[in-house]
Order: sequence, then C-alpha cells, then structure tokens
Amino acid sequence: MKKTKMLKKNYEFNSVLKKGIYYGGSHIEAVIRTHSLDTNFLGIAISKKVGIAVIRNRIKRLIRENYRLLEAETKTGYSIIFLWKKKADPRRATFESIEKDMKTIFKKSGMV
RNA sequence: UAAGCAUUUUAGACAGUCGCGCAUAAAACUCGCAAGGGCUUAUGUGAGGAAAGUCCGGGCUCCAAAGAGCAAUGAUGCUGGAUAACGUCCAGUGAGGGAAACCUUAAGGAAAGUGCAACAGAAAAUAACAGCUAGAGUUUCUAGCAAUGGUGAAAAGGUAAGGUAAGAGCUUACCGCGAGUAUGGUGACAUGCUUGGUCAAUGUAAACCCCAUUUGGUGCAACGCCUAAAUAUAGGAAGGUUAAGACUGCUCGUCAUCUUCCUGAGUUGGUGGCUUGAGGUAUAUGGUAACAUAUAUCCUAGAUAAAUGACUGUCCACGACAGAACCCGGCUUAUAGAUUUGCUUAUGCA
RNA sequence: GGCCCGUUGGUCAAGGGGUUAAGACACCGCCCUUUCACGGCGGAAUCAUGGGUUCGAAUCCCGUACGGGUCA
Repeated sequence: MKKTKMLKKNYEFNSVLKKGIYYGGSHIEAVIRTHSLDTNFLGIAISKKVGIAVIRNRIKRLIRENYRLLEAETKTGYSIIFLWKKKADPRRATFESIEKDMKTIFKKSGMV
C-alpha cells in the first residue's frame, strides 16, 4: 500500500469517527474524513462482539486485501475507517460481498 | 461377521500469479527537535492440538534476598512412587457400576466439642403412641415387655432355633460389627485365629470444627534503559535519632520522617525484557510404569491497530474446532474426517 | 494480556439447606361500574446450564455458557 498509512493511535481514530461522514453498505460500513495531505490513512476496527478471533482476523484480512486491490484507483487526501455492520452475519463474510460494498462506498464518497 | 472397551497418529496436498510480518545482506533516498523509524531489492523463515478457558503449579520481575517466630486465612486429604513443582501423572488398596474387556471414585476424623435433621411420627437421640402379658379392678390402675403395627430419607444389628405369662442378644448357631493377635506386604490393606451380647450412643465434616501437609503479595499493562518541551513540598546517596508512622494481626527486627550533598520522577515517543528452553528427535541402559541417566543430532514465529490472504488449475476423504502476544508443566472444555495397536462378548465355520 | 463480579415471572428484585419460591410495577382473565380509572380475586418461574455432595439444592462444591466491571 504505497500511498496509504495505517491509523494507530486512539486519538486518531476518535477524531475521524467524530468529524467524519458515515457511509453504509450491506456488510461493512465506513467513516471518511478529508484532509490536505498527499496520503491516505486507513483504519480497521472490528468489535470483540462480532465474534471470536478467527472471524475477526478474517474480516480484517478481507478488508485489507480488497483495499489493496482498489487502492490504485483512489484519490489521495482521505482518512477512512472500516467497521463491520452489527446486523450482518460475520460467518458469511466473503471476498465478493466486501468488494461490492467497498466499491459503492468509494463511489458515494467521491474517492474514485 | 456384529456389538463394544481402551489406545496411537494426523489435522487437506501440489503448482502458478499478486500481497503481508520478522531476520540477514546491499545501495541510495527520506521522516523526526531527539531517541529512533520508513521506503526498495534479494535470500531465508513464519500459529495450535487445543494457541481457547484462566482452573492449578513453576520460572522470571518488583515490593527489604517478601527478614525471624506465633497466630489467622486459603488449599489439599486412601497408600507408595515420579517430578523443578502441583490440586498433575504412574503403580496399587478399598468402595460402587457393567455379562465382560473395562470404567467411576474430594476415599482422614462423628466416644474432642458445637450446630442442624423441615413435614409426618409416641419418640430424631439418655425411646414407648397403638399394643402384648400378669394381677387388681371395671369405660380404669399397678407391674413387666420392646417382638408386631403405623410415620419417615433415617427408628437402636439380620436370619433361624430354643426360651417365656408375654417378650427380649435372654441363650445358641451362622452372617455382620468391634477389640486383640499371627502371617504376608515398604504401605493402604488382605487372610487366618482368639475374643466381646455393656454389640447404648443414627446421619451430616462439598455445616462449623479437629488432625496431617502446605500457603507472603504482585503480575510483562511486571520491570530496566534512552528521549524533545515544560514543571513539582519530586527522586537518589551519606550521616544521625527514637515518640507518633510504615512493613502483616501480634512479638522481635528493619525502614523512614530530621540534617547535608547531588539531580531530575511521572506524563509523551522509542527501545530492551522477547525467545536456547526443567527444548525437540533418535538410540542405549535402569525401572512394572510415570520417569531418570548417557550419547548423537537439530534450532523451529516474536508482532505492538498486531503478520498466513486473494485469484487460477489438478486430486481426494470436499476440509471440524479454532489464531501465538513473557515462557514452561498440567487440568478443563471444543473438534469433521481419516488412522495404529491390543482386548471383551455373541454367533458361524475349520 | 491480567484481575474481579453477576445470572431468580416481561422488568426491578428478596430469599444463603426444609411445607405450594416473598414483594413491587407491567401483562392476561373474572368481579365491581352505564363505561373508563381506582379497588378486589386469580393466572403466569425448568431459580442461566451440565454434573456431584445430601434424605432433601435456587442455596453447598466442580465444570460450561452468557453478561458486566476494572488495570495504560
């Protein structure tokens, strides 16, 4: 991920979650905030209530892989945090469904 | 062949493209005030049998090498052994279950003391309601008795015979129970013999308790080092004293408040701790075994918003439970399919 | 990652070995009233779950599941 850095600190997450704009999909949700830097910032937050460690790890990997594949098409200057939708069944998380959600979120927010 | 019991191993495989963590090497570029970090390429390497639950034990860390003793608290509880240690494991004993292979078992003490035992029942622990027998007497009284009946989870050894007014360990035999003793065993205990009818005193200790063994707290978010900016009645070293204070409830003991000198805590960020260890594998020896010893050989994740994924092809049994976070030894719980070895019972055939 | 609590009608909860498991609010049915409200009577609990100890367990012991708190 050449033009993206990971969000790490708790205050970074909080600032994005408070001031960002919410976009929902059928499985994943995203909170996006714009800024003036030349890079993107990515954060993934999966609650412990979603499931056991194996399921949470799998969701994180699928989101990270999808973002990697779609990264080349995006513009810079965004901070984005992906969340898992509470009502969705975490055992049905697949590559295709997350890819579909992520594309619609990028279109809505104007990142593409 | 069928049903069953115990037990061993495994935990999709191979190939290609893209991508991720760590280590090593190489060269330049770059972020940060700093300590330090990032980017590129190549090579190597990269989750489990339970990594889980956090139920025990230990290493390691700091609290004063927890400093000594007593008490209290908690834990364990048949015997012997194994182990660094354990509540674990191995081998046995007793008890219970099963037709058997085999399985289960918190299994010390109830005449050291205290508590509790609802309802029912005469009585729930120094027994007498109904009743049985004898005598007096007449809707009862006196004396003897504890077999029979009912209640209850539990009612003061059981069965049979003798015995008696009626009965009763009252007497005898057998069984059970207690005591003593002999033999075997390291021991739990087993077997035999002798003896006890004063063999009255139920159950509960996963109720308090007694006995034996054992037990300080803290947990890698422990703890150490470096670091920009700003700052405190803050920290460190040496000396001295005993009243209150702290270290654990007490006794002792120690520390510390006081003086002098020195400098920089915590917060922020980075880094160490971090993986070579009571390690794995093979062979030999000792031991019934757990395990121990010796020799050879191997090095196998170390992250910090936290690495294993996506796509394609081939094969099959169509892939369960599930993701390291300081490290080991166990326990418990989850788990698709495949698989090793031994044994039991039933039926048939030879 | 460590440590510590809790789970009882729909909700809040008492009870810490013994008769049919208190109580309040809500809900349902009946009575009262012309009707509603108030009031009266009744109903509704696998004591989270699987074992064990005991004559007897919501209660004591062990395991499991779920929920919550706390430590930077």
